[in-house]
Amino acid sequence: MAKDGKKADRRPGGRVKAQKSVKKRSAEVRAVPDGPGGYVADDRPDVVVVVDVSYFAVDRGALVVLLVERTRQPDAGRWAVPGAVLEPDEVLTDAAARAVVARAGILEPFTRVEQLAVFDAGDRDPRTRVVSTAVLAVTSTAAAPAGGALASGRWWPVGAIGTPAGPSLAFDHLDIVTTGIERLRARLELTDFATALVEEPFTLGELRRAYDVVWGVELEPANFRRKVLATPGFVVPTAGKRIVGTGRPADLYLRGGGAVLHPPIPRQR
Amino acid sequence: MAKDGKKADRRPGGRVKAQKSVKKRSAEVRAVPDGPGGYVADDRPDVVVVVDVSYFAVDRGALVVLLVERTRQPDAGRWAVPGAVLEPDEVLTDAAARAVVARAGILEPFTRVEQLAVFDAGDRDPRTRVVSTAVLAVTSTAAAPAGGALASGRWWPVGAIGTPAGPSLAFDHLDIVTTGIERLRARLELTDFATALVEEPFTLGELRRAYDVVWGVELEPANFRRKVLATPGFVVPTAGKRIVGTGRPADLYLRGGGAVLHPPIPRQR
DNA sequence: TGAATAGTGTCTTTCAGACAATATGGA
DNA sequence: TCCATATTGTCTGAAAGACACTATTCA
Repeated sequence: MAKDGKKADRRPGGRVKAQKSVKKRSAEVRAVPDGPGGYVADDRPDVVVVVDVSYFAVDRGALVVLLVERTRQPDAGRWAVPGAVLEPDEVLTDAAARAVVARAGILEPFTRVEQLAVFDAGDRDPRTRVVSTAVLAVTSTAAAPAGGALASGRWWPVGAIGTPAGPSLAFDHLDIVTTGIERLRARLELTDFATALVEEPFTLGELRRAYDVVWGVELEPANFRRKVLATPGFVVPTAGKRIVGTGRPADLYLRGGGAVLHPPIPRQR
Repeated sequence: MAKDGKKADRRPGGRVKAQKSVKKRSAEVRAVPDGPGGYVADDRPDVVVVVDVSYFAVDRGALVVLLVERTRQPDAGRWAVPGAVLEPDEVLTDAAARAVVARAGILEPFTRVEQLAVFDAGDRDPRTRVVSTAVLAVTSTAAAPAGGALASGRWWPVGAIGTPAGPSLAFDHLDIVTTGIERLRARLELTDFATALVEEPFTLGELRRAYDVVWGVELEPANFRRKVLATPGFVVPTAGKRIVGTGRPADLYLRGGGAVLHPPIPRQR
């Protein structure tokens, strides 16, 4: 069903270039941009689309988020999530990856990425109208940013945000980070998102500690194990075992194909 | 979600790239739009932001979606969800309301509206790069579109989509509608979204039938009642009663302030 | 009176949560 | 040996689901 729809909209239509003398049409006509002259360059509203990345990892027992220190006005000295203006020939996830590499110096790709929310307040950037399509991304390795002029990225513990020792966030990026954290917590409840936070192969103890860090709880190991193993497609067992420090060696697993948790892993009641 | 992954694989062809303005800077500089000259008119990528509305109601026992017949190319004769180009001075929900009024002739406001997803495939509109920020909206009254030249809207049963008697959808709007339906189903599970589908005051039978229609199931009246009344903030009791046809008069309720269902109303197992 | 819907009571199954018990490594 | 972690076993309480039963109206 969805396949047909996508196929249907792939047509080799030629774009009609604009030769409008009038700079802008009325809002009413704008609402019906069907004509041959629709969407032409001189007729576009002044809206800029950027992609902002709410990028998380687990590092030494803490949930961390990738922020970039701003060096120019406005909001110089404050910290922002990596962002980039969307190019006409790229999709959101590509722009998100580009933003993380170019602005924060992070070279590793996301383990997982998905849409987060659109931030559309009219005054969120003082320069012009900027609509931000934020994405939620996670990695299994909170790698240090590579060197270079643009490598001003840093992983901040989310617990430090809002404290005197923590970063001061630019624009509405505190909102973006907060929304990302809450979505991340919800995704752990309903999907196998947590597997993207640990390196393969992983033990169920490592996976459980990812839940502990993101949710700020301590899940019961026995019940967690039963729940994960009872969910088809959550993890794939391997033959290996690993000795972390002390204690009995743990079985090693790989990420499953992508599971929907039915019923979910419960959080709070 | 998985949707994003699929979309990321679809690279736009060279057609879009060939339309780039010669005035544009490199992607690397674009990634750091901090300078005083950032976001100026001559430096903006050719990306148009539209708002598309996945707008649902329950009408005579069926879930219906509001579609508009296209009268111009491309995709003339096919049906699309109401959409509008985002104006620089409005937020998404305002543009969504404007689209429904101007394009479909629907005058009643949404009972509830929230963000749905961003559709960002590079070739989703043959004319130019269009990024669609889709919203999910519902109403309690599937009112007939008002007359007028622009009132080409029609409520289609979602069950008719994909059948010979149903509408053929333009662009990737089948994807937008499908995503909206699935999100609506999920929202009924976790929130009090269903109360927005019924007119106040309502009986628990009417509320339950909204679940039945959206989910395509028949919930057990006794268990449903217990569940709803046990969830704080879901519905507010009133003193009134109503006799629908035959049968015992039912208590009337109003919408609660907006509840998060913990635990949710279960769907499928 | 019978049909239809609303509302109450209760039983069974399932599952989360707690916790005891065992397994297996390192210090 | 003790200690720490993994893994298995078992019990309990809460909630979903099924269904019998009562209540109240209209035809």
